Amino acid sequence: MYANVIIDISHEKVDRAFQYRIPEALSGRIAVGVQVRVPFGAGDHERKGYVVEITDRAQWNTEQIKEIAGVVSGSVTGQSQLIQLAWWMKERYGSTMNQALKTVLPVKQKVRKKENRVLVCLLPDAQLREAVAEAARKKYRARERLLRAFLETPQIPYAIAVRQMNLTAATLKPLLENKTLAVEAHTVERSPVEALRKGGAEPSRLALNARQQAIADDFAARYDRGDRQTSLLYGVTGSGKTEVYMEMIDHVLKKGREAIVLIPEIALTYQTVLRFYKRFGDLVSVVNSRLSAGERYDQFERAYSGEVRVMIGPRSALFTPFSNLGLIVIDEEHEGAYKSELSPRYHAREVAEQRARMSDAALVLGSATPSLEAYSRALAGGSRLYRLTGRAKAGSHMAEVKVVDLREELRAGNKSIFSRELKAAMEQELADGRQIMLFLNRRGYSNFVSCRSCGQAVKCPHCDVTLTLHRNGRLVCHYCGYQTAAPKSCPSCGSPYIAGFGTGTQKIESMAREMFPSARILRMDLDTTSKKGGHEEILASFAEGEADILVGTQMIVKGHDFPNVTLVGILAADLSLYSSDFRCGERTFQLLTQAAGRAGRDEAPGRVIIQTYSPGHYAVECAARQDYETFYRKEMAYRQVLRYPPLCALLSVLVSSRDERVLDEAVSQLNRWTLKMPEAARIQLIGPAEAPIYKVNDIYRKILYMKQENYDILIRIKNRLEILSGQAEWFSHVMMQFDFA
DNA sequence: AGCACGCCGACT
DNA sequence: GTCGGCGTGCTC
Repeated sequence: MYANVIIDISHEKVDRAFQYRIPEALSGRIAVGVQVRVPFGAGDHERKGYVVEITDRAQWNTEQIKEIAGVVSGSVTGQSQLIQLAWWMKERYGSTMNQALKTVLPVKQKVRKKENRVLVCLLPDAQLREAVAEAARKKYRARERLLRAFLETPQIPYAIAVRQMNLTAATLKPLLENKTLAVEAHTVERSPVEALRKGGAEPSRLALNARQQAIADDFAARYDRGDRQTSLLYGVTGSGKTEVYMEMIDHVLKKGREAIVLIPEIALTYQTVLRFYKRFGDLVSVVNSRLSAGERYDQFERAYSGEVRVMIGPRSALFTPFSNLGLIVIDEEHEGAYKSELSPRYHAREVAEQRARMSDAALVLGSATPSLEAYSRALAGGSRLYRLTGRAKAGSHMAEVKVVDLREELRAGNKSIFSRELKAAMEQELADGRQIMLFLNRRGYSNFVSCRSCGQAVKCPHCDVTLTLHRNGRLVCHYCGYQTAAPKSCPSCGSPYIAGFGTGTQKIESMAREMFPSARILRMDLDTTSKKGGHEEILASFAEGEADILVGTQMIVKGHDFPNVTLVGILAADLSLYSSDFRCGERTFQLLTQAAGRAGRDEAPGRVIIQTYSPGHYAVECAARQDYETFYRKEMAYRQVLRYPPLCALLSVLVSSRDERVLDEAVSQLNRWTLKMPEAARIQLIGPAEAPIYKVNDIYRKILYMKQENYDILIRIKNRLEILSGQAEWFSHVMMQFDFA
């Protein structure tokens, strides 16, 4: 018997199967998906590889076929379906097979026997609360603070909370010595769910309202008659989508099948997961990026063995090796985090669809602000649309949203970052002892130039995207390469008040300090959260009321609820509105809608103030009115006119080389090749343009864009370009990366 | 990607 | 006369 093996080297030249003989001694342990050690190359150096096929046919001179040296211990066997999925991803997204396999097959890492840190509390609530409060008063700051935040939430078994805090027995030692807290520390392997059971909580089911039940019933009926059309669950924040998912999952589990629930990383809070634990008990497992590769592997192994039947996690959870997968749920389907930034640059929505097809599983997408892709498809009948309009929780009301025109502020002589209205509102909330969130939806490094009088951002004359201000003072279009010198006055109204827009959270923080010297201010952005645990620490401290104002980027919008926050200020809605990306309107709408949903979660009425230079922009207007439908119509019209997704497929080809000359030659060669293809007349070829960051690590990068209604045509072009460039010798100095938008 | 084979300059 | 530069080519 022979095994076809993909060697663990990510390079096109060796990205194909090599055949090896299966030695008698290993015959029982070799299966598709197994990781093996094989001698490779002239030196017969041992390398790892994946078995992708087993055959009795030698496809090579038998004299030259070497033997498999061994099996990498503990590699998951029998994952032919995931290998197929990897193959599909390689074809679809243009990566090497090895990269695709690495994404799909988790490899067992050294399993360090790590203390699981489960602590079971034996004291009544009030005493524990007091004990932890005592600890917080002393020196054990961050973790206790967070633990207290958990304790404020009724019904959370403390064992779970403590585990989440990653508290060790040592951390709680003073409490133990104090005898204010009795805990039982386990160092044995124990899942949080076991702890949940020890904590005395039984799996329970929340009653659904009529609308939720109707959706779940319809889904179940469709499922039972084999209807596997994708479902889109469109429901506003707080409308109870999770309960519906759980009902659907329950149905599928009862059929003897398994379920995967995808959640964007930022939304993967313990509360969310706990709801699933409470419903399904120890059938549930969670993977997240904080798990080490070894831990993740363990979770997958438990799934493979059938011990776990519901897997929750970010996009990588999609590759849970279930053998009888019946349902995939993608929550917050519109989130950008579902698109991988690494090769293969897959979109979880698409891969989920493919995996569901392969397993005859159902796919359910859920969002309060569905992506245009998902919604347009539902409207066209390509998927089943379920609406959940009302809030599930009685008495909770939407915040009052106010849009402030910053151009008028300037006219009134206010050049500060805070409008008069926002400033007044802040003063009032601070006086009332309430909390404030200031949100700056700054994105990436790209800078644009806008007019402070008329609000117009300087746009490319050919592409209807905002030009990006480069360090050399020139404005560049990242879509077509158009360049111009930065103007001294506004091209639309002639005002001299035109400037690059680069306000950061730091600046906001210092200005807020200046304006409200006595307010306690916290800042949360990439700089302050980069150190481990920084994220949780800041949120916990804010939840604790240790600050009055929280200044931050997108990351403060998602995640925890802060009942004491009654004012949310969005400082410059334009910052994400005019980035050079055709999806910026959509992203702005989603962000503003979400930010607006932050204020007034409790009985106190919430206020949202959106500051903008473009109060008339439909993304801002619609978000203020919480009007998705209108936004959808207008945004679709824009995409229609400019032939952007979802009305057109868009393929970008990033070409890079250390040698600028070679790069130019490569890019024009790709252009020529494409134009010679029979499909050339049917595609729109844009560029080449310099990449948003032209030079990275001394490597120059250029981009080509191709638009075409039909995805498959672009994939065909991509495949042919891969072949052609693989044949040309000099192309080995050029790197190419394909990305479908 | 590695690693071997291979054909030209400065060293004991 | 030999050590070593990294150019080219192969890996079941």
